[in-house]
Amino acid sequence: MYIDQHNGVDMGVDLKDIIPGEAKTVIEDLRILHGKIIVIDGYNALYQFLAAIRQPDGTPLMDNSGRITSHLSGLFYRTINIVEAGIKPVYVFDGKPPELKAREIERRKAVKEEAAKKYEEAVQSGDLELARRYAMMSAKLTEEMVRDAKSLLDAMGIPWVQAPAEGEAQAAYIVKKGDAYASASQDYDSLLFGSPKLVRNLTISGRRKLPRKNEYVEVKPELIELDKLLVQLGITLENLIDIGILLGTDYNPDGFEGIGPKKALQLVKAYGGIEKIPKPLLKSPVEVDVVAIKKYFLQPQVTDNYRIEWHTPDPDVVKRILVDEHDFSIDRVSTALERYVKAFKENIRGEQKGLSKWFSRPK
DNA sequence: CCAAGAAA
DNA sequence: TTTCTTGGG
Repeated sequence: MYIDQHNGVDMGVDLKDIIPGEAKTVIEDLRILHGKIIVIDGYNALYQFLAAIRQPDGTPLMDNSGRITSHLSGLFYRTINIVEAGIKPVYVFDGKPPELKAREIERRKAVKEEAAKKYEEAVQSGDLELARRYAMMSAKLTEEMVRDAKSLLDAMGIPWVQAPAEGEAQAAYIVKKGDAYASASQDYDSLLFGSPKLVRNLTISGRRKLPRKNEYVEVKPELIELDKLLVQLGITLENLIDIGILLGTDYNPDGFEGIGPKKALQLVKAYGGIEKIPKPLLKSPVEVDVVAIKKYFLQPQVTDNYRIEWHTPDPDVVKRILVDEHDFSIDRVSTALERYVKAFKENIRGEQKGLSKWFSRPK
């Protein structure tokens, strides 16, 4: 478990430092994924938009009634870009979190409440930069925001799947079944749930501001392949789950004392499994049910009750939601919709009918 | 984060 | 054309 340097919020299991370069491919041009179905972690995406799309003082985008709209702006424009690149997106949304996560949810709630206080203080003292950081940290995704997002996707003709529990688990399941090419999230959790492929940084404009400094770094999308990862490290998926648990997951956020990426890999390889590691080597401030956590990663709650189908976008409904209900600019939305409808016809509807994109239209 | 207009 | 800055809601 770690605190993300960018938005200051917890991000699940941190496998960053144990993923070998051989298992990662930088995606220089998103069109490399042309024609591929990608299952996007909806909560992860919405949360990022909510945290990032803000004014310098931390104020999010809002409609005339004061309702937050940052998540809708991000979802709308990014989905258009993804479809323009020829990718077929499906979103998956979290359901009821598993009982194992209860502690972590409480912890996050406390962190957000603390951040909300500090945000007020920073606003009082006039420290804009600090205010923005705390605003990002205290960002909360409400049920209404998720409902709005789902309605927008419906209007855009983009399918979404309601997971019974963890969205990352459902995404992994869909990819494993072969109903999608890869999962997409900033978190690594779907790998522990067995997703064969994970895309991170699924964006077009790849400039990201560095936390403290006034600098930007180029962030390109990357593909992580589970089989290559396991072969390169010489471990099994169960071993990888063990490593995740040693480092800390949503179900044991603190991990174990004094164990980082290197030691975790070494211990798991030396003993063959987390349950075989001598207890004295695993020091933790709280009791951790390693067996239950491991079992959850191996057999999470998922469902077959989903349909991945794209429907013709309804520009009028999109406008009703964005312009009429949430005060988006009609000009911007119309321009974007024109791009979208065109890209949708070329990249999604065309291929769905089984026609080669080279022969399906004149010129 | 993304779009759009300005600046380079 | 590409890169940077600002505003979006």
